[in-house]
Amino acid sequence: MKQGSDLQTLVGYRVQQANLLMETDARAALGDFDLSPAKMTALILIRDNPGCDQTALGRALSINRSSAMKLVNILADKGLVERRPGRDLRTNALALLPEGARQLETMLAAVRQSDARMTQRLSADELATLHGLLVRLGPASAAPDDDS
Amino acid sequence: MKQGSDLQTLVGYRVQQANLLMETDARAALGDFDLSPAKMTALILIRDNPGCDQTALGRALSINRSSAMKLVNILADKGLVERRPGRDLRTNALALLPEGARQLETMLAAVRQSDARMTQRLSADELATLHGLLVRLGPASAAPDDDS
DNA sequence: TATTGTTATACTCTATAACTATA
DNA sequence: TATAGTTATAGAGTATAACAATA
Repeated sequence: MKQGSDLQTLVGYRVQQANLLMETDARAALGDFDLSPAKMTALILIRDNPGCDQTALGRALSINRSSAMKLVNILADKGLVERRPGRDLRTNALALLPEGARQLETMLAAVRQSDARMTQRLSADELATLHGLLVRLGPASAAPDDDS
Repeated sequence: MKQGSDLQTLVGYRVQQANLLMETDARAALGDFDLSPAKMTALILIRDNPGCDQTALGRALSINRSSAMKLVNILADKGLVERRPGRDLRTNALALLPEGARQLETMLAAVRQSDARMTQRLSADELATLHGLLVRLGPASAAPDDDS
């Protein structure tokens, strides 16, 4: 199956292919946990931002409130995460439970191994270069950190 | 929302974030056409591989026969693509219709513009480097082109 | 036996819209 | 008025399992 120059020259296509490759392997590495890479990301975010609310979690994951709700339901049903009273009577404060912390460590080990395997043909310098280039993708004025 | 080092150090996470950025913009650029970037990719593949069958198309898109079927249905319903008799009585030969070729050209212009905008902070050399690095992602022996 | 297309069905992920409670 | 959570509903995209026709 030929992939003409139209696809090859689109950076977006290249990135998509790379993402498919990486995500498929990470998903397989998480096979035992019945959790997708995105759900593992959610656990990491909750662990590193204890007490955050669902809307903030959704924003960090680029999904909306309603989708974040479903996600938290799944993690809570599995006993990995808990909703606690928040700063408001409106907001929840999300917390990673001990069982969630345990499972997350094991998942992270598996995903790190997958990540290392999929990047093993690149040197540390090359990985740093890749990182630096990926971070610079985006429209002209991507407001690196506008705290005005 | 803090993103601790666990996420930052995973290449897969970086690539996923980059893909989200690129795909979102490409999707917006295609807004007038009611076609996703993936469907545009399918049109390109059919154009560049006239007479290919649905299974081959699916393989190139990393989806299975059944999903490829649905995809071709949508493209055919829009009058962009046609199923013609194939080399077998089992297989279809997919063909891009004139209307599909016309629309594809316009879509490509829009997506190329999006791609250029999202990569404008990288020089031509840097884009070549990025391309070279992304292509080398994958497991050790990714069988570049095993025609044995 | 193996393969292609097809169909029915279901699952995952996400979104929109509307509602409630709170601010 | 605005925001957080919630619920119901819907859509896109994908997969599995089965079947018929053909190879």
